[in-house]
Amino acid sequence: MYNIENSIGFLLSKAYQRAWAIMREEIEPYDLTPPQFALLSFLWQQDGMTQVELSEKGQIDRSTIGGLIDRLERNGLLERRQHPQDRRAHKIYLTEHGKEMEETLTACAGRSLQRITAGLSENELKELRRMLEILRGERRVYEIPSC
Amino acid sequence: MYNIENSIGFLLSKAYQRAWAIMREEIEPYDLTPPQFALLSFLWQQDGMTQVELSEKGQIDRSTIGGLIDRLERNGLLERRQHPQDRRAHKIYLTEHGKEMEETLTACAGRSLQRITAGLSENELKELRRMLEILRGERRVYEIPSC
DNA sequence: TTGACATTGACAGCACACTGACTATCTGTA
DNA sequence: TACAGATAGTCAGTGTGCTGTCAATGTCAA
Repeated sequence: MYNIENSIGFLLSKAYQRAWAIMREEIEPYDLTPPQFALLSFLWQQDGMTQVELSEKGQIDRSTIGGLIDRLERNGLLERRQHPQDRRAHKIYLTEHGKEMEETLTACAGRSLQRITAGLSENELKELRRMLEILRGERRVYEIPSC
Repeated sequence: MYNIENSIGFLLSKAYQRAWAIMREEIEPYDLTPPQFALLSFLWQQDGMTQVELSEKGQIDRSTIGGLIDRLERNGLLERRQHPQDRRAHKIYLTEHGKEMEETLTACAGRSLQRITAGLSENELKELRRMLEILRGERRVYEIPSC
């Protein structure tokens, strides 16, 4: 008989939901959600990407990115600027406030990780990362554009 | 520097998205989504639960269950019946069609599992299940009601 | 130069997950 | 018995993620 409780998809969804909820608790005071945090963290690594570039780097759908940017822009963490060469595109830049939040939010992420993975050893965590990377599958590699 | 790519939450979300998409592909011909399949599979195990019982068994929010049941009812896979003792509650029953689909959909789930975990050995898969159970955290155990 | 095709971002529509509020009903206790 | 508090289910609102469509713009070959 089929047992959904053993299904990898089911377990992934429950583990993901718990991770999401814990992260959400940690960053709630700053009015952010986990996907918003993830988008910010890509910008801390490299500022000024277009929406399509962010979409590829973060493996997030183009239309989802649009909404995330809307909300982060409304909260004053980033801004859309016209692309100097391509009038179709926007470049997304952190505001001063967005840059300042890096340290605080990174600390929140650290606490979340601690709480989520409290039941796993350092080695198990490494193993888990490796296996999740495999499940994640091949992904497009983002190249920093030359322009 | 903080690297989101190593974050367990981020990896979980991407692995989950891929698993969801693959499962979705397999069951698309039957007009179902992965959460709908999960709900059905709980009913194959035990028919006639209330929405709250399904919610606890599946770790799905009460209000989310409502929508899932709406859609499955609309597609003729299950039906709400009045609870004989409790006029607030509904008991959820599979229709004949819902029962008939078990074999077909279980086969889809098998193919999905194959595709999702193609890069992992049997042992790794076991290890992954164990670790995801730990991440999932404590969960309320569902007791079959005596009534 | 023009016309075909691709790309970017906006938008609408759907599923789903959560919160919090609400109604109807049940239950335990005074 | 009456009432306070608990419980079942719904609804509205928000956020996320997908598909599909559209207008504006860019690119390239004829």
